[in-house]
Amino acid sequence: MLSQLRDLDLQLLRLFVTVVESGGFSAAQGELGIGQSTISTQMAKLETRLGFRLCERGKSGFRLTPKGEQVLVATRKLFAAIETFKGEAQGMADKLLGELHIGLSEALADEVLERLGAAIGAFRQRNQAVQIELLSAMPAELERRLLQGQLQLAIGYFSGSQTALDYRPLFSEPQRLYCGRDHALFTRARIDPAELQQYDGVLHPYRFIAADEPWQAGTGSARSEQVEGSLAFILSGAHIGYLPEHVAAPWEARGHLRALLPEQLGFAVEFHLARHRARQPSEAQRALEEDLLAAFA
Amino acid sequence: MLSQLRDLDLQLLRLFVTVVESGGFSAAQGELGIGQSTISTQMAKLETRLGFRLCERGKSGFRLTPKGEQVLVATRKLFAAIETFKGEAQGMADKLLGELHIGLSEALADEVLERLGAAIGAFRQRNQAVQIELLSAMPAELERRLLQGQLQLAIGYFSGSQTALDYRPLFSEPQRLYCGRDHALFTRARIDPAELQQYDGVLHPYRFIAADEPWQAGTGSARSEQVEGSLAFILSGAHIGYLPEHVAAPWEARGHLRALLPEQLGFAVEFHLARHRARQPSEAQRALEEDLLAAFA
DNA sequence: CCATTGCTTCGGATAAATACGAAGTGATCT
DNA sequence: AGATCACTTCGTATTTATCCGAAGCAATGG
Repeated sequence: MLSQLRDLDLQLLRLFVTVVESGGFSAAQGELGIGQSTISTQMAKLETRLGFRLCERGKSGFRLTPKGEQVLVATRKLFAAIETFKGEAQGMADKLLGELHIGLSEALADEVLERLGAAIGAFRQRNQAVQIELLSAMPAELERRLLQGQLQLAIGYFSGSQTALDYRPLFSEPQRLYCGRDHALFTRARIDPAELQQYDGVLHPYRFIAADEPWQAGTGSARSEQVEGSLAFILSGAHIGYLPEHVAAPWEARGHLRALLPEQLGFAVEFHLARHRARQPSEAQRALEEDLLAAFA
Repeated sequence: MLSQLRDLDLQLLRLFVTVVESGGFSAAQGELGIGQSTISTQMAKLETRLGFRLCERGKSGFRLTPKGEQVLVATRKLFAAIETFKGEAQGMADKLLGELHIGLSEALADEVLERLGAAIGAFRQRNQAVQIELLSAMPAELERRLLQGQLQLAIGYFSGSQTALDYRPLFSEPQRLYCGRDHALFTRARIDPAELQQYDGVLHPYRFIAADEPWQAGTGSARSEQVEGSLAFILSGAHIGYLPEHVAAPWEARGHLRALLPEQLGFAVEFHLARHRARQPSEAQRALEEDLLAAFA
């Protein structure tokens, strides 16, 4: 009568159900694959735990006691709950979960955004329920957040100097040197590269690795980290400077900008997918990385 | 990756929850009363079964993986279902269940019905959910149904000859010999017992054990198994016969019946609570028997 | 750099569950 | 009466679960 029910031996309950469905102990031994004496012992054990008899048996036939019927119902309900749990756990096994925080450089080309969109679309096709958050910021800020773990991934142009971060190339963005409509060089037929040195350029302290640029701005009376700032300086006619081709293109078409010796002075900025090297990525992150690399391949 | 989840070891899940609530493996060892190496092994086992990692741990701290959180929620749900089951089983342990079919003799005295009502009332106070069914029938019918198991209990006057049945005395019903208003004996001052032999009586083949009756009806031109029939015969003035005192009383008060030598010719019929001797009673039946015996004590 | 912490892994001891089969019981059928 | 069936009980063997402690490993903090 103690009826501890302490650990609720599921195996005993399963045995009980099978016995009921088979309609007797000896009838169940085939189904269960164990001898009838074992079944008898197990049933007795279950009944002791519960504190009451579950079924009457003997030559006079097998039938459940009223409590046995109740227990059968309750057991089936319990098994349903267990199946639910198993289903949830099973479905979880290959499902991507969690949150992904992704940083982006500013002023991305339309085509880049399209590819990014394609990657996210592919990712959403997966079996997942991931919270994705996008954030635009300057390269240094992106790297800082990657290192702090506030971001899992970032797309942009990076110094490459952070050894704690891992960079994989995604695409390259062509850059050209531009002058504005009101600039002295705008109408010049032939331009001598050496002569450019005398003009005032736009500095972008962190934006790119300046060393890559074929033309190095001499003076530093204009500085802007953002593309928009550089554009404004150049449009003013007082400065020349580098802009992404896709940013300058519409202004160039309307006759506000002119590219200076694009063949010689143009260069490309490599955009990378950056992540923390040590922090090992979640499955979701790995999957999204895969989708991103595929979209930009 | 097999993630069998075959037997869904509840102990592992319980351990997992405790570990989460404690916030780490070593923190949980006090709560669980086992060493941390065991906890580590068990957690690894659970993760293997599920097929994915539940938490990140190490000096860098303890935290659940996204899946771990989901599993935690699912586990709590499962535990709630288990608690429900245990509650149901526990509540069932001392609860009376099943059906009780009870047979009653006809024409029971009001006071008997009252006591029967009291017994049922007492029974309903118990922790029970029993379906009770009452059936009125003739004694032989009651015995037959008891033997067949259609009835668990019966209250009535019985032959006592059925050795398979067990009879316990409940109360006795006084019986008297009556004649009707139109009968020759109705106005007779002194009645000689010997003289009664000449009158026509009412036979009741099965109703009582006729041998108990002080006066034995001679002829057999009137027969009735039921009390109502006997009453009708006697009221006719053509027959004399035995009736339960409580049945005759209102008629006697109105001057329609007269009891003949009640002191000499009256007798008592013992009413019993009968049940099947071999078939061992349910708890509910035993409880109701107890309440019945108490009500008639 | 070393000490500490939190976990993992390994080997081995102990306890518990699980099983079988033989013997026994009691009801039922022939 | 005897055979049979369905289950119980008992003794025992074997597998399995559970646990500990020692050793190892990686990360953290002085």
